[in-house]
Amino acid sequence: MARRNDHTREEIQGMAIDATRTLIATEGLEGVSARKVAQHIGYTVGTLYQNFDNIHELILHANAFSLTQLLAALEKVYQAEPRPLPRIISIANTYLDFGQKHEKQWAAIFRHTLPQDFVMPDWYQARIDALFSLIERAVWELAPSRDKKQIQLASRTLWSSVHGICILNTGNKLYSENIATPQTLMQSLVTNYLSAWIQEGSRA
Amino acid sequence: MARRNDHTREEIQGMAIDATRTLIATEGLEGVSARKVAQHIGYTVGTLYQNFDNIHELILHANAFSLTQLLAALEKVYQAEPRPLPRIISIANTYLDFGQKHEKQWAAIFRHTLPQDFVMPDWYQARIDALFSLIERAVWELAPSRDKKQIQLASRTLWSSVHGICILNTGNKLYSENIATPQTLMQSLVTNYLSAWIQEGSRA
DNA sequence: TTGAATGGTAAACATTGTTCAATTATGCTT
DNA sequence: AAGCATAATTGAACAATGTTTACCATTCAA
Repeated sequence: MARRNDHTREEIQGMAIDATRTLIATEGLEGVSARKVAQHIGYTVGTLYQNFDNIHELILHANAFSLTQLLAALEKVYQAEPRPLPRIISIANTYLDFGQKHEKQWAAIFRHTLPQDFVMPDWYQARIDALFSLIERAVWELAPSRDKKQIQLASRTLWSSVHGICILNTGNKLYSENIATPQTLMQSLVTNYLSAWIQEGSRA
Repeated sequence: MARRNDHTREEIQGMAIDATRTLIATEGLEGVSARKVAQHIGYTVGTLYQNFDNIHELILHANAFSLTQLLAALEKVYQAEPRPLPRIISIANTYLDFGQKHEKQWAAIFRHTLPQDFVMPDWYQARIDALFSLIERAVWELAPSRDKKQIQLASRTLWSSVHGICILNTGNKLYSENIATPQTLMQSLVTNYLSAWIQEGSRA
């Protein structure tokens, strides 16, 4: 049995988050339970509940970790590709790849529903914001003359759509006879949407 | 207590599905439990489990009902609007509306995850297929000269994107300062994507 | 060394899905 | 009409979930 001061509060929290991440990666979100996490780190549920208010907080931390990884991957391709349009396409494909390669983690992020009263913590919302802000930057690079409102509208539209393709791709195989790969859909979406959007701008 | 032959098997099943629907509509997916449904229809859990293999089947039936309602609404605007492009826009907006007006039901459909081993029943998959087929028809009307592969690609891309906007709209308020309404995003997506897609076709 | 504060545990509660032996009502047969 | 087989219904039980809390044990300060 673990004894007092074997680990600091912070260490226990870190271990618990790690354990949650492994559980998600191996068994999926449904495989996460307070007792399993506790057992994983050599403590009891009680101890877990002294470090986290509830299980949602724990899952949120694990998901935030995944979001950080995703964000890092996106930032990387942002840096690697200077040309505005190919850059956006790369980012979209990386987003898609991440969902495919880390299917369980992806599902955990977007299928996890928190209870009514639960308020999403700032540090979590911050990752989501960072994500959208990255896209906004990339779209701005593509059309720096457009005003902020238009950039925001286009990036939110585009990213909701990209996200939609990723969602329908993972889990439910909506592409029954794999006539078209999700990459093809992604290509079609980004190039078509953006080319028309740019034309719309040059017309004004 | 309910006695034998008060209701036929079919009646009990119908009542149970109705009860599930009400529970979803009022308390959301998380508000559904076998015992609650049973109590609602004046029977016991045991009886429920003689009419349904498990709770997922029950939820699936309730969701199928919602999908049928959605499909009916979409078919209606399909009939009402003969012009191909406005028709697609109408359908997309109706899709969005449905998600907004029946938020709980919508969430129940798209957030409900069934266990690994569970195979999606045919009668359920059929509704999804009907949905995609409706869009394919509408896209075909817009560009009847394009070949089947291209129609399929475009409709799946478009509808995944439409779906993405709906998803990010419900629940998590990703449009923090409501700078743009989801309707605006929808408009931007459909018109831009389709106008470029049509141009791409006329070039070939 | 003693006592207060805190780390940790184990047991308990309520609520889930699910199963099943026992009971009870029904309809058929004699 | 009586009895019996069949099928419907119950209610209790199981395991697993999240969450709380009374209690025990360890550490550190006085």
